[in-house]
Amino acid sequence: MKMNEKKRLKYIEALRENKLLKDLNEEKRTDILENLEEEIWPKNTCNLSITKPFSRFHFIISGRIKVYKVDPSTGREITLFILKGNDVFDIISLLEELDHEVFYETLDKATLLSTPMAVMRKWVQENPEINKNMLPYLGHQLKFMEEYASDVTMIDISTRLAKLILSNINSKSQRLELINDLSNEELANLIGSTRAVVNRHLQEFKNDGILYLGRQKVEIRNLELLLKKLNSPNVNP
Amino acid sequence: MKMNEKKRLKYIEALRENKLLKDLNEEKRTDILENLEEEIWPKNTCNLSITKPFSRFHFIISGRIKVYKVDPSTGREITLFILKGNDVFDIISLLEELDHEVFYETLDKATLLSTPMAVMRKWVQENPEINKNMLPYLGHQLKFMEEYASDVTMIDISTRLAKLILSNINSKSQRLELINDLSNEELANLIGSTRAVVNRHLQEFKNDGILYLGRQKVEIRNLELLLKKLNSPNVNP
DNA sequence: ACAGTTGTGATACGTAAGTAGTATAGGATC
DNA sequence: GATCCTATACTACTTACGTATCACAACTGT
Repeated sequence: MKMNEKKRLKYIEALRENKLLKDLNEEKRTDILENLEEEIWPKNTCNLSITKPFSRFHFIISGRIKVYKVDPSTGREITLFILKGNDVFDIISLLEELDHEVFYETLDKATLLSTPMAVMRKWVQENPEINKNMLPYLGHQLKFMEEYASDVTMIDISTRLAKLILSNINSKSQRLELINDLSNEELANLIGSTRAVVNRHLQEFKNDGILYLGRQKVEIRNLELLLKKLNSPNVNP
Repeated sequence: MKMNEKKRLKYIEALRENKLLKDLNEEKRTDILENLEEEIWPKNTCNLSITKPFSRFHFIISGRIKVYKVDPSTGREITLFILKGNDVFDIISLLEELDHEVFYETLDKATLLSTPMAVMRKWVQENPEINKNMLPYLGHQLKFMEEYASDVTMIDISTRLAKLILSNINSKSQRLELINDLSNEELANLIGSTRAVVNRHLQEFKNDGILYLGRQKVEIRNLELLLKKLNSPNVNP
């Protein structure tokens, strides 16, 4: 990759924390960076060409990218993951020749480094450290999806919404992060529901004094009451 | 493991096809077998002691084992996977110290070979082939769960039931397998629903001439009509 | 043959969630 | 500040699903 020294340093530093590359030695990582190409994706775009959607492997430097599926008949979307800095995609396409029928779309302007799948496969073969890091990475995703599936089948939307919010609170700042500036629509996609229904429950939370709602803004007003929503699903007069 | 020669041969042969061990050389596999312990689990039992549920890693030789979650408040179950011969569990417990809060229960009498987690971890470290096989294994599970989650949120139960049946047809024999002898209850758990609702749709399929229903038996009568259920979800007079 | 258990078939009912439609408010652009 | 656009707020309607319940059939074990 041709770039100025400042950028190079920035990316080297970023890759040092990357979930797959973190255990490589500095030299290997620098080698790898040489063969990565910078990609800047604007906000709210899907930048994977339809013809060869997964021909490149991506390392996320900054910005959020949602991974989602669409039901072609209804147009409904379900967001599987929100990827952010230090994440990568797509591991499944990396593993199998099978295509992974999911979509990717930026929630922010995003910076990525990418390389052809074949090159990434070679790196994985040559560097067992990468392989080793993939397992816990996939394991976490699997566990997350297992809980996702069981939540969707077993618990109501009010509770799922409360869970979603609670699981995105930064333990230090006690404030909502990652999903605090999403539209009702995006929040709905995250818990497998629809905009109108999520809004219904958000209003309920607001009236209970649990949340402050703004335009693409959610803030927590009363954490204790929010926690109670987890235990008593349907106790709303 | 102490056993007679006949059993040893049987297990060696089984492990040769195991999804994690298949790429090892014969000698390594024999070494491993020496340190495996035979476990026979009766039908419909959960044989993991509550105190140390995931302290051992298991290779399945024969029999089906369902992996499921339970909602403690309602008692509802959701079956995540049905594991069978050549499968293993639990990879997630193997990877992380975190516990994987799922349950395991046999659907048949099952034969397993097991070893302490720590031993399995050592084998994985020593044999990169095992590590390499874990990735596609986890990848498949992840993909399966992604589709599971999106199906549950987007499509109705009639269609999900049709999908479940269709995806378990043996392409050679054209007959239903793996799930053909399950109760309505177990079928419901597989698509995230309840016995009564699944029965309602099974009856509908039966009346349409699509299925033959017996006690813990489902057979396909008309494959074409079943396929139509995928496309036209709600066209039932 | 008996009792006991488990699985199925079928009805009736309540409800959370999806859908549609409209009105209002907040930001952006010019 | 006028216009446009998007996000939110709120109401009204529909329905598939879940729950409860009962009757009966099929299998199990003694």
